[in-house]
Amino acid sequence: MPELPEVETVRRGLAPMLTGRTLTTVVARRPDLRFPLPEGFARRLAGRGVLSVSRRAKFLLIQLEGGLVWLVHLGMSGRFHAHPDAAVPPADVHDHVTVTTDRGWTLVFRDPRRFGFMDLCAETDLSAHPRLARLGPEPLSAAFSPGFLAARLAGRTGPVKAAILDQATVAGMGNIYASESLFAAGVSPVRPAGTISGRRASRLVAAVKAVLTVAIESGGSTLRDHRLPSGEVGAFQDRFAVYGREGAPCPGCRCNAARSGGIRRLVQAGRATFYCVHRQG
DNA sequence: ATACGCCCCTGGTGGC
DNA sequence: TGCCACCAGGGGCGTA
Repeated sequence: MPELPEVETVRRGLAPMLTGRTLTTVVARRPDLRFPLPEGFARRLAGRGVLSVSRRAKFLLIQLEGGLVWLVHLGMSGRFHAHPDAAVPPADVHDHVTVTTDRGWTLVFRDPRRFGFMDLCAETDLSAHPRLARLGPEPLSAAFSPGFLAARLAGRTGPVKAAILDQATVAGMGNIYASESLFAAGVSPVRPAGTISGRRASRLVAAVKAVLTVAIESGGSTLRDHRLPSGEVGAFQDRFAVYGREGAPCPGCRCNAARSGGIRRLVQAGRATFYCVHRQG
């Protein structure tokens, strides 16, 4: 599910419920998600105040009093549901972690596929955390620039679609927005990554920023699992130009299947890619 | 370093 | 209705 826009949407939902609150009780219903929970997970969280809720790539970072950071990765199917304390439903079999706060909200982490994971890390060690240390720049920051992208891709022979999914290249990029960004930039997903430079790099960087920005404003994309903590769904799935639209006419050049055009699907590095063969030459 | 295939896990969908 | 193959937003790991 969650790529950068979905994680950012979740962050914005969680922040007002958690910031300035104390985590009164923490229950972990199983000792592991994708990886084992850290030693003393629930005990170390319980009783802590929350300073802020931030995001790095697809990670939620919940800063706590005492210099501790709670890292959450939603994997493919992870989500948080917020319930008023007086109306918490019985736990689903896939509700793995429940947190109550000192005022109002109970947050339930649900993740059927269990590709998500959590960890605890000292604030001072955060940048060296094994899952964070090798991430590239945030795509919505100035550090993600045409110059950075071109330098990062130089010499690489694999397809650019796979290269921009690399979290060291575009931190937080995921499979939906990779296809959408390449379409918006008019860049072929099969183009060797090392040939992205100059104006193409500028177009691709601008497209990534624009697509992610609109997706965040739309609340992300809900294909199946993504929900805001309030339970609302995202809306960006209604604005996909190419993702999941195999056979549909290209919204850019209007080419269609009857004229051997239209949106095509291919598989790169095991993931589906959608594109217009005409517009993305 | 890079590239690729396989794997983790559950559930929904569509074909027969 | 039942069964089954296939697919899904992520990413870690082992192998050339």
